[in-house]
Amino acid sequence: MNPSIVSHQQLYDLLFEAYGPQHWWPAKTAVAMMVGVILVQNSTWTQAAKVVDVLAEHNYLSWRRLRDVDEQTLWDLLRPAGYFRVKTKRLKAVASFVGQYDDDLGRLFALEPAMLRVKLLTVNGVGKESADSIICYGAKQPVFVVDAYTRRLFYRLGWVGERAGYDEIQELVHENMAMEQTLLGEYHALIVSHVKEQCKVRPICSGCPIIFCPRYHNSR
DNA sequence: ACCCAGGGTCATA
DNA sequence: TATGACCATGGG
Repeated sequence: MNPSIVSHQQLYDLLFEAYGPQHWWPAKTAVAMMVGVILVQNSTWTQAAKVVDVLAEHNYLSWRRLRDVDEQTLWDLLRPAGYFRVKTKRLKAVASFVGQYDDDLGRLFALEPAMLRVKLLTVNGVGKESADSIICYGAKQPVFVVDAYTRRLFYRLGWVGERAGYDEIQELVHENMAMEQTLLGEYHALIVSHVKEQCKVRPICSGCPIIFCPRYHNSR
């Protein structure tokens, strides 16, 4: 519990002053971004990024090529990111979905955000976090992405309960910040950077209690 | 030899 | 609606 940080905007300002812009999503193209969303699931970004690079080298950052390649070939390329059989199927499901829009992400991203979310959630392997990541960082629409790091930090701040649901946390942010894509996207990126790495190295301000943000689901 | 990582699905109650 | 098993590799 940190009595000195009261609002989302205040937390955002502290994080931004401490770390600066995070330049998310760390992918060169929209296709690489969406492939990365699947690969990073319950894995690390370093492993996911390696696999994205390997896929790029083999020209598999192409929806048509992802649809056409046989699964066992993808297995070997995805192996380092973990869950390689599952993620192979998910990549193919996403490629098949985008195929409904003639592989034109411009068309897909032109959908209204609420409609885009509903459609993305029908794709095997795309849950709320993945859908919102695609909407925010791919389609550049204002949506706040909730993940495990967000939960941890908000819980440590006393802003949400231990068992708070995804939508509850998302609404908390949406109702208390300006609905701007750059702001919401940067906020999430800053939270990830802070909880994952930076909070272990240094506090975000002098005397600021948010130094460590340990996991909690096995504690207490 | 553990524990964990930028989740999601499916079967069950 | 909510819980639990399952998916798999690499790094600490």
